Amino acid sequence: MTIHATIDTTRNFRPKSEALALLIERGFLHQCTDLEALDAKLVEGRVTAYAGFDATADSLHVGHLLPLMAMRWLQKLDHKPILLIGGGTTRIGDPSFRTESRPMLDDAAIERNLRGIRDTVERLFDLSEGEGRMVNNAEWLDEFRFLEFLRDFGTHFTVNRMMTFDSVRSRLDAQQPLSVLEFCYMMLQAVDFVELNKRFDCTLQIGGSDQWGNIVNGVDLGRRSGNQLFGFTLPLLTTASGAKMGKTADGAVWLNPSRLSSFDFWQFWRNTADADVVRFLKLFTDLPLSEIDRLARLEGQEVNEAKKILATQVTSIVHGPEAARAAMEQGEALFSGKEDGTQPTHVLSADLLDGSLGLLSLLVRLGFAGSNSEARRLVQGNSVRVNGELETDDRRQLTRNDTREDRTLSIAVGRKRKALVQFG
RNA sequence: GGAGGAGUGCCCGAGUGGCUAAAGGGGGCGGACUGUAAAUCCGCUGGCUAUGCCUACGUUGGUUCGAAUCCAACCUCCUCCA
Repeated sequence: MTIHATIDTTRNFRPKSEALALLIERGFLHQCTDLEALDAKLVEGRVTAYAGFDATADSLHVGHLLPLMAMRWLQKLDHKPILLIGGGTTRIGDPSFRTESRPMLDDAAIERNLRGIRDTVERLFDLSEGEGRMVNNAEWLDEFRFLEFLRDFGTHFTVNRMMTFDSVRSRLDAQQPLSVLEFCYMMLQAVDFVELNKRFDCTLQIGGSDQWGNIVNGVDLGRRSGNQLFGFTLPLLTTASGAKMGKTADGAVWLNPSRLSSFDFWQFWRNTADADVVRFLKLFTDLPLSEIDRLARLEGQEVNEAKKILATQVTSIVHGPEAARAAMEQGEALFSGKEDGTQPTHVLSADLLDGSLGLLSLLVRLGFAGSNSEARRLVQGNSVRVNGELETDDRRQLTRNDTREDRTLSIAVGRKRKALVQFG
């Protein structure tokens, strides 16, 4: 039995529901299992929707922001979001489009990760009773007993069909091993959907484009038990230069401030390529489309205004308005030409200046270089400035004489990485 | 189960006894140009208490004055046959 998927038919589709209209307009919709029926359902009344997230790290990252924003809009339009954290499924690992198995995590690690994720989610959503919720699928997955599970759900899945999914095929075609454990992941995700439907009347699942197969499975399983479920996927986000979005030199762009500072988070968005600005404004901010249209008309240097607004808006949503403003001011100060930031970005013990503090080790300590050798190369490459002065001596030692009256010292590597160091 | 092939730095990939910290490309970083963009050009890209030392070519041993390169065993992957 196949599902009638409407893929990319959004172009000629005129949605009647406010929610779908908005999501399509802002670029959230990629594929949907049944656009018209979903539209009708959204017009009818409040719909409960969910998006699932693995608990593989103690913070979500920019890649997760897309489903989060989609859910956020739904909540704003009076629908109900459920953030499903895969505490149970994380112990298996989704094989979708991966060439290798994921590492499995133990319960303690998963528990820790859940707490970190909650920190972010709470800022983005109203999770109060009746408005939205965050649930862990371990709640039900842990309860199943094997034979019971096979009896209740195993009969609804055929290996024949499971084999046809791209996520499985790709692994098999590549002659990579696919364990039974991973193979069954899609069953679990389908069960999640049905379970959420049973418990909370959830009828819509949102996921990344790589989740299409898993989502369809859930919708199918729902139908077998007599419920019409819906799902849609989000576009795969790549930057204008073709790279997968969300990576910087230092790795993933985390949403949790403890993993990535508000300053760096703001800078990430500030550095968006021109070609991506409008798309990102639509997807990652709450700004009305009329305002985005205005920003889209900016040309040349003025585009920078749009980028600042983008950065501040996103940071405000994810880290809060105060953090966003501080990050912006800090960025403005650091890049306005004046080397001094408005506030110290690093505080170090004054004792360090008693002995000899090598410039190289300071660069490492500030995170501007991964090793002394790398720091040395930066100095030799004429990219390091101390208090605004180009420093070319890689054996340079810093002393109290190098600090200003307020016992600060500014260090810059290249044009973008700057720090104000306070010794106190 | 049998025959053959492959495992090299962040990634891809050259290298069959000293000139190899290892060609080339990608990525990344830095510089010039700019607008904290894009494009282009140039430089750098294992570590260290540094004219030297240490670590590194799947793993462990061995041959040799000297090994990524030769030998043995093991591990992993691929191709063909059964």
